[in-house]
Amino acid sequence: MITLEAGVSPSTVSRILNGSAPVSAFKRDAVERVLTTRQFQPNALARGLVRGKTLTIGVLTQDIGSPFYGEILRGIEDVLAKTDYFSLIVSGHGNQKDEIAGMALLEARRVDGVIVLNGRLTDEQLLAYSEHLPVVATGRGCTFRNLFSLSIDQFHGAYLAVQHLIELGHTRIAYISGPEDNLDSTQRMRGYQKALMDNSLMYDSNLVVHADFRASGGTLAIHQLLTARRGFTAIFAANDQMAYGASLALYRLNIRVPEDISIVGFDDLPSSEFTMPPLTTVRQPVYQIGELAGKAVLGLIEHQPIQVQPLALNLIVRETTRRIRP
Amino acid sequence: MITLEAGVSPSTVSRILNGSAPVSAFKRDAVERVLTTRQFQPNALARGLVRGKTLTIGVLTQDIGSPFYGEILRGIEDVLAKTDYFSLIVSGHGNQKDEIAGMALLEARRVDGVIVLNGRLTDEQLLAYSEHLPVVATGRGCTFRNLFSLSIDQFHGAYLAVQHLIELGHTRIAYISGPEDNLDSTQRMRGYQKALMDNSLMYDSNLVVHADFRASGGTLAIHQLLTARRGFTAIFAANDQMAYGASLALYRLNIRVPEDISIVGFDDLPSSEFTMPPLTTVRQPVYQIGELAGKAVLGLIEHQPIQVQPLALNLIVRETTRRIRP
DNA sequence: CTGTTAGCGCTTTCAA
DNA sequence: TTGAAAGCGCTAACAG
Repeated sequence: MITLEAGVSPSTVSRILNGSAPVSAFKRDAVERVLTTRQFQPNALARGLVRGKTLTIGVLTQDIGSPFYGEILRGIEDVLAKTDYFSLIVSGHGNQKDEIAGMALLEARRVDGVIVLNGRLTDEQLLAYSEHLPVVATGRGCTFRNLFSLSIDQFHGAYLAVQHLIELGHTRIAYISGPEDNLDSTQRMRGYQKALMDNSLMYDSNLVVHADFRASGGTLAIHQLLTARRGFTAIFAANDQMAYGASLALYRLNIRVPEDISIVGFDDLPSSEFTMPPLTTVRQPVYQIGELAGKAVLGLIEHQPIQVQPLALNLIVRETTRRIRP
Repeated sequence: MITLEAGVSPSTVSRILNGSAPVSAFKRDAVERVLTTRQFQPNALARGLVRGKTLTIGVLTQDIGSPFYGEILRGIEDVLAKTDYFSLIVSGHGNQKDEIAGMALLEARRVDGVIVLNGRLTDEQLLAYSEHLPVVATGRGCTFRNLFSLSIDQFHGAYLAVQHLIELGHTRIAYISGPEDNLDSTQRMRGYQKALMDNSLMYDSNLVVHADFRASGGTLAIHQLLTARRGFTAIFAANDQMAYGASLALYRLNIRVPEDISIVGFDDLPSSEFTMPPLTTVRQPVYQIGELAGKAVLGLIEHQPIQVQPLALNLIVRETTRRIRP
């Protein structure tokens, strides 16, 4: 159509579109005129088919509306925006079945690489995918050839949080954990235990409650903890959202934070700066994780070495923790 | 490859893949065996190219990490998940340039339809897109042939919020607005003004501050409002996030909510149930908007009538508003 | 510098 | 019930 109207061959149009070979100014002008008047958009499907490359990076996230994954996606997007690549996001909904379906969808669309954000696929499954597709995964440590993993020391983050509470004089510290099969959550649990141990404090399993990483789970957890009637003066929540829910439950019971009970969260969601009082928490460099993951797939795709910048967790002390009353 | 290994023609494989024509049990078995062992994923690009249909719905959102748009996306996703369609999300970042680029990308990928979530494209631009592509848009009222708009009466929502404050005895009510060029925000402004008027209260432009829909904007707004030294006992914020920021600013200044000042937000983000105290706000049926938008594109694509279910805004009274002290 | 040709992986006639 | 052939829109190799 374009070719007819401009009186040139398809290859000439292609050459102009891609700048792949010199074209005379005359023909170029003619073609470009038609191109703009017709608002021509080259068919990405046809391109992908012939080039064997779609300039698309698949992203398997867990929850499309989550503030946590949202920030990672933003990091990925910003990195890709500087290139010709583009991200195709599918959600695994935190269950393996959907994750496998999502991966199938990405493969069917012939993405050039995949970023897998945490999730429940096994390392072996990931390795299998990486046989024919560059894969970058967060939250694990199984780098291998075409599979790049980037993990952050969750253990250490938890250790920092609990150490902080202990330094404030707390000795009875409850832990609101995530799902039992969640890797991040169990690593944080170990950090919690280690910090207690290093300070010669007893680990008491009655002070540990498993919840679901959501605010409502935090609320529930408080009720469980309270009915168990084990005294505690501080709470370490495995993520900020559960800390929110826990705070609300305490507020309802007229227990004040931080006067009566201190709380530390994990993640440092953007909103944690604006809770009341602002939440003391462990900051995950979420956006940077996204950026790094983005750069890593590109590196894998283009067979370039991947710059491994260390990602660290930091304790952000705000106003939900305070020295225990004498 | 599959064809060779199973000793059949490509058309036979295609027929099995699509169930488009009967195939003998014998060949079917042979092919299916190869299909599974090879973990064959039909190339979606090639399919799309030949069929002229990609089973993909483009979604132009504004902000990939936002809790508000995230909920809409979830609604869309859930509707599409029941069909063969799949959503391709691009972000417009709240500026027209990126939105146009995003639309171009979606067109290049030959999506079968587009959902445009608010944004800054003009109605005319949308209409132009709809010439060759089914378009569903939220937050406007310009339905026309291949363009379906769904809007919610923001005016009414604001009216409810302000009426509520007035009923509690407030007469000096500040409004923290969104950007001046934002349609939702200006409609809410009109609802605010109307409610004042209907109750014979003066509209005072000094009580109106424009911010950016983000928490930090709410914080800033409070400072502006306070330095202007116009007394007020209640605040209506054009969205929840600004209400969060405003609350924090007040807390810092030792002004208590709701004892000293009442606050009403807008949107009812999932987290608003867990703020402290829980936020009184106007609930937008965000998830339903997503669902409806999803159903609407499918309707447009398949030339089926679109079920228009009315979407209403509700005032959710929680704990940031109370009767003014005598 | 430019046009012709072949082919990416699939579906869809058309014959058989 | 099946295969051969054409073609979706593009790019890349090859001639010229």
